[in-house]
Amino acid sequence: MSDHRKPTMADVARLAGVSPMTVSRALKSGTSVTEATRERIRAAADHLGYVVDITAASFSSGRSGFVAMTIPSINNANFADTARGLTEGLQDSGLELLLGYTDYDIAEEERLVEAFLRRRPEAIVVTGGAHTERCRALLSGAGVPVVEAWDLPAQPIDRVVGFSNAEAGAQIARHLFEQGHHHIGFIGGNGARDTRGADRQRGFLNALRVLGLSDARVVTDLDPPITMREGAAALARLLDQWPDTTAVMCVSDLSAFGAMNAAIRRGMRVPEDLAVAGFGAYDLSEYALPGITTVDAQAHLIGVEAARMIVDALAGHPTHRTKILDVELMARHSTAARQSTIGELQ
Amino acid sequence: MSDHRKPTMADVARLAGVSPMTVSRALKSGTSVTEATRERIRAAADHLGYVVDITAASFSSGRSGFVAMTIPSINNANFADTARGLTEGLQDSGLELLLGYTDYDIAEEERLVEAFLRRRPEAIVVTGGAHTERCRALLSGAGVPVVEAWDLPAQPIDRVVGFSNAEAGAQIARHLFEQGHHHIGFIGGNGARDTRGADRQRGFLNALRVLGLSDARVVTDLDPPITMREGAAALARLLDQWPDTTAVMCVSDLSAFGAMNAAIRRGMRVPEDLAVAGFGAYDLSEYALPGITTVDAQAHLIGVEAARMIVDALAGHPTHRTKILDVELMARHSTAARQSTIGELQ
DNA sequence: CTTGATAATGTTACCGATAACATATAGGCA
DNA sequence: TGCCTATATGTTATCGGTAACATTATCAAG
Repeated sequence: MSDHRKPTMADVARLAGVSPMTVSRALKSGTSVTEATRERIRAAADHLGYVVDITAASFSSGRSGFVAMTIPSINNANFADTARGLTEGLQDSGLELLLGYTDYDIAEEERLVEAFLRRRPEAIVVTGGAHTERCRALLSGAGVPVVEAWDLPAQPIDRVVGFSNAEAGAQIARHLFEQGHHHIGFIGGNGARDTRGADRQRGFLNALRVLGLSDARVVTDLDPPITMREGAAALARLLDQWPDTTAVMCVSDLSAFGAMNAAIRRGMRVPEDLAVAGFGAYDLSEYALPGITTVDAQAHLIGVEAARMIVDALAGHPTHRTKILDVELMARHSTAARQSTIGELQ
Repeated sequence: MSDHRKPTMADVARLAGVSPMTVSRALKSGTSVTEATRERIRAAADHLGYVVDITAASFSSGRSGFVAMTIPSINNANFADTARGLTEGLQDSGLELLLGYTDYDIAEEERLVEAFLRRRPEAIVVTGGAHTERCRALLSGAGVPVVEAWDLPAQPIDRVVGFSNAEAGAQIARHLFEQGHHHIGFIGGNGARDTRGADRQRGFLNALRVLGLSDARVVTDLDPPITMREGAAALARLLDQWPDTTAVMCVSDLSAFGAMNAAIRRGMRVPEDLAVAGFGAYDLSEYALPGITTVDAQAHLIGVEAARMIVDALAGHPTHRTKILDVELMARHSTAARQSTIGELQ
């Protein structure tokens, strides 16, 4: 609606009767400009409807002002929590978060990382520790802090904030065993795509073996994301193949919910006829009926810690390069033993 | 790891024995460069580990290459679907999507829009039609296409892709009435923050009045996002105040799920003692037990249509400025009449 | 063998802010 | 008062691409 050309800093400077440089300083904090001048410049900028052109600013300063993050899925409460934690942790530094999702595909992750790099982010957070060779090279050569989150890669690229997915799986396995189960299954996805899920599966099956149980009851040929639909379908196949199964761990709470309700629709009682456990501590696991036993991976904290690491690294402070978080088993009614002592958990 | 300075286009040009301009052309498609030259330049770029600096490119060309979108919540299947549809629709044009979330707060939306504007997006999509005065001004003066989504604002800023939230509410009201209910409640949130939810409520209560029913049974003093926890808490308050309520609409499927399970925990049967309906056609509504009656707002299509509008607008094609989508009632078992004819829906 | 049209490449100027350095002004203290 | 330091402001050069225009190479047709 203004004449045609967007106002520039020079326009504001002219109107306020100062040099463009003073305008530049006035519009950012922590710089020495008289309050009166700053006020006058602000008024001039408002009058002209001027907003700084970050494109030009970051070109000139060499700093883009944002952090890039890849997540497997945009619609996942866990990854959303991590993104939120990261956003919050970066806020004070004036860094913004640029999100991209890979759809659980490391080739897509490579594409995304390359696109991010073109924009010269000040740091990069990737979910997971599995990458294409070229993606590893891109990240290594990026020249900015790189954080791998949600995982404990054997060969970290740079920095890591994660937890042991294998241990999370093992905790569930031991819990189910303690509840008296000996015929225990696992429902998950194509491990090549969801490596964190595959790690949970590995830890789970390992623990079963250690306990002397069979680790054969596995349905894992579905493509991530493994959600309610997949959980329901997989449960049917699990029970068809191993009808005497009494307990099952699912790779996520969503699939656990799908599996649980599929079991109930088949006329089974949960937990009496089938115990069900998930992963991720979604709201759903708390409000489902019965409540679903799960593992809390502290998704939000992962984001906060990643932010802390990035801010410290950019400030040049020495930091630890790896932060390992604990996971916490949350036992709920879906895995209560027959003579339950935790019935009140519902 | 390279000596110190990032390679520039000039470095690539020197190595390939051409001018920088030819490098620029070679690295983007749809430009006239001999295949041999392009190959040579690509090789030189790879050799140097060169990636185009989009910061510089967009500064120079004046085109940032991305579209900005605000959504109320990052972890919401509906908005995620819209974002996905938008991403897909923009892909062919090489436009990327920059997402920001407002936490259902129009002051935060204003902050976000201002931050976006600094980055000179080529188009802006905002969720909803309620904005601060200043935000309206910023959007109007942005000089780029603006799409308001998920709503039908009385005074659109520019373009609109939405549906009638009021009509969605009314459809649920009529459906519950047809199922034989006369004591019908509504559970929602603080309308000042979630105006789309408020519109659904308005349409719902209006329809009740038209049907000659009381529109007093309302619990709506919670802050968005209204999720399972809030749904459960609100149901308790609803039943405490109006114990003879036989049906309730919730502002979203999540809150409907929370309310439904809270009712079941109280010993009620759904749908026999209480019918429950939601909104949004989440997976959850399909896989819950019983399945939850809901309204499909075609979230993904909203994104696709917004993308189409933006692409057309940027290409200078004449377009309609408003696209109104239909909503579809999905009746499930949670609202089945006692002598149900749709019992098979489960 | 020209000529003319088209494709391929080169030249020049510039986008809008900021870093780095230079200078002016204000205020404290001997 | 005069000097010195700290704070406020101005000047100049520059970041790395691309638009717009200019030029050269290529090739088919007459």
